Amino acid sequence: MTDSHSFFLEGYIIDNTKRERILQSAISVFSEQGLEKTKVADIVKQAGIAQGTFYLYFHSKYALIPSIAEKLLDDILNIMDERVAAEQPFDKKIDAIVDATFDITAEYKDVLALCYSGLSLSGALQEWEKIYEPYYRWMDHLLEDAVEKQEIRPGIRIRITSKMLIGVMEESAEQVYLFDEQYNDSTEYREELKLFIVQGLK
Amino acid sequence: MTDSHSFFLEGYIIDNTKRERILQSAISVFSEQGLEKTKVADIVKQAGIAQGTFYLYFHSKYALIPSIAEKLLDDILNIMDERVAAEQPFDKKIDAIVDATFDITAEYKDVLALCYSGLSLSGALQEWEKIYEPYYRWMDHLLEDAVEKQEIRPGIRIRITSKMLIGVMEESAEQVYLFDEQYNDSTEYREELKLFIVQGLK
Amino acid sequence: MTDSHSFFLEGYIIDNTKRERILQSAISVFSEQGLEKTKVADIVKQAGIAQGTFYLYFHSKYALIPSIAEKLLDDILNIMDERVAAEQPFDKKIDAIVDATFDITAEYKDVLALCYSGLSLSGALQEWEKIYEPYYRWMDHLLEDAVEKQEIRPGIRIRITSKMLIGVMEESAEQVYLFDEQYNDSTEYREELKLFIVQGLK
Amino acid sequence: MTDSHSFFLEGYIIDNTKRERILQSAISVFSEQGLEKTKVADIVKQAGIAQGTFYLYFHSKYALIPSIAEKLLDDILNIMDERVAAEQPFDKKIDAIVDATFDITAEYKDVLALCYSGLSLSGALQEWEKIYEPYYRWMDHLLEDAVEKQEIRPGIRIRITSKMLIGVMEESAEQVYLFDEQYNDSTEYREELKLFIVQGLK
DNA sequence: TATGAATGAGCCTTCATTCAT
DNA sequence: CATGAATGAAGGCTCATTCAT
Repeated sequence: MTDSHSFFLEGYIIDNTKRERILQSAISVFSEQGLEKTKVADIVKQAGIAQGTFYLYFHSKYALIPSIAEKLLDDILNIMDERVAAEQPFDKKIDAIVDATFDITAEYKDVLALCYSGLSLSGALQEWEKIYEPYYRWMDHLLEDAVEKQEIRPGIRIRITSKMLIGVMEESAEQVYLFDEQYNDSTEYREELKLFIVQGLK
Repeated sequence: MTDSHSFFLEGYIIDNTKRERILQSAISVFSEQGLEKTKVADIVKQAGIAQGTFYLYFHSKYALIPSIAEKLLDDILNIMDERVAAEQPFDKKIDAIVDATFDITAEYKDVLALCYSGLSLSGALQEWEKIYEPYYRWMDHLLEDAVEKQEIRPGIRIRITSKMLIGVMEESAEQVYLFDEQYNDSTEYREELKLFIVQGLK
Repeated sequence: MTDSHSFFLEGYIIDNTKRERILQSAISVFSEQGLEKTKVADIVKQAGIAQGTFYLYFHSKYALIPSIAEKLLDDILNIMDERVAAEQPFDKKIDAIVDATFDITAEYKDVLALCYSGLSLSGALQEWEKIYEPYYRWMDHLLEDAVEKQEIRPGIRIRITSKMLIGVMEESAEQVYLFDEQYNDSTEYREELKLFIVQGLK
Repeated sequence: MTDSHSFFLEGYIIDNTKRERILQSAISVFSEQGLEKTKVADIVKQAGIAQGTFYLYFHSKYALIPSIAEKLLDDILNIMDERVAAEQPFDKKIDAIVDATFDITAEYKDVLALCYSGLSLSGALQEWEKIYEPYYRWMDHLLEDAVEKQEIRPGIRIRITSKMLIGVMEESAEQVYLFDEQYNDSTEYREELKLFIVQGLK
């Protein structure tokens, strides 16, 4: 017994699957019902676990938000890396980034919204900045590269511009997918935005 | 009872003072405590009225939001009109608008935040668009005028650009005043943004 | 309407009946089920009020205890005053007090027990002393009077003895009514105690 | 598995150490936090064992109390035996017993309190009497001896008096160490009590 | 219109206990 | 014997809304 036990102890792993299941379930339920209206009971039901088990992994309902936000940002960065080839000229890159942002926003709009409101509810807006940091850095590199290649104006303040770009793009995509009732003009919006950005950085 | 009631009906005047007091109180309490944490009890206490009286003027806690939003937008438009002289060249106007946006955001940041989250909670994001309509229109005029005077590029899609501009400006100001812990770089942020916009519309 | 309203307003009284009903109900339910096992739901059900109403009068379940304790002590003092005539010789007074203590303990044993454990749970044992103060004072007077009449030894420390007397009497009565399974020897216990006290103070 | 088990069975020894560790831990945690607020989790953490292991030794949280009470009484009796020499005159013995009671109460006050409330919660107050039985008997002997030596009055009811004495002493000590905020008058209290007892038994 | 006491549904969290390993 | 993750029942408290006066 001791032997076989210690055998299992060697391979003993804290059940990350369960944590993942909770997270997935939370994203789905939050997206449907919103943050406040969601009961922990709903999350655990969908996750197929007991009420109490939830609190082994997250100490409260709101403690889910940062984890969800990190997951989200991870996805964003992966998609960006996939879609934006390093050898393209700057304006092609902007095209790709804007399109990616719109597509991501369309798909993740509920999660995005819940991250915003979730973090503002918990009062931890700086938390959000910390989570976004890798994305800012990614954009920094892209801009630095463009400055080097003289594709955009030289004196530009990198970090501020990174934030500004990410801001406009997300704002615009939200305009289209969250606020407007009709989605039809997404193409025009994208075009106008791409032009505006490329022009604005010259 | 009916008599005295009808008596008052003769001189019936909607008690704007009381409605106004509720609104003011709501803004102040919401700003401090956030939307969800604010109890109707808090609002009425500060307004100096009874719990039940609240429901004579607003049918629910969330019904306050649109009214608050309208009030906010009204203030914004007034400030813009004050600060942006019609005879200036376009880039001076942008300077003024950007500065105004930052200043307004600094002052109204809590109210802005609560309007966003409030309207998203009530699911009525289109409501928000309706309220912003006058602001969009105001910006439309400004852009049309600039196109006419050949201060910006001709083919520009007016409404999309209006939304985009308002979006970047508010986004950026929120970056500075809500997300960043240090406010010191507001000037640099403003400069970079002004340049970006003027350039982006050329 | 206004008239009739102001008429009622004149006679407007905060519903002390309801507070009393809650207290009565709490005593009865606590006595049956004990402090911890009692649900607020039980109390309000027996009181015939809504769950929320409870919290208009007491801010938590445990906030009931001091009020109950005060009520109890009030009863004790009234009974003592009733039963102990001022003109009796000291040993007759002790007889009366001992008997009263035993009778009261028999009747109120559950309430007594809940007050002890309730106040110790809330950590406010000094609170209990404050509530008992009038009883101590009552006993002080009795002893001072006896000293004056040379019925007990002169150098006695009044307050300490008051506490000691009340202590033994309550302890003994609890022995009989709470700890022992058979109540038959109550008489013998009383006799022994009376003798012990009278002798002890000589 | 079975093999290794039977292997251990050969040298099978009930792990008194672990049971003891649980008991020690329980006493310490109960004393700090009280009975209800103490979680089994707290006990096992301090005992350095797993949650489930607890239930191998005690079938519930409350099952700890009698064991703790027994331990306590054992200590009390040992101290009494140590301090009270058989050859002393009765009043010297009372002096020693009163002092011992006060000292024990000062040291064990939390444990005492938890035994009282613990046994009353479990409804098993008679249990407490059973545990106290050896103490009562010890006192019986002392009184019988004193009667024989004509140090106290002859007709005294032994058992009742034993209970009464133990009661007053513990009550008084608790008064001083649990209820009063200032401990300074312990000496006076002790003196008064000694006199009262010696006198009361004459 | 105004009041504010009363309502009661609703939900988060705790924690004693179990059981598969 | 030992483990500790998992369970899920249970309950205190909140607060938006109502309604009798």
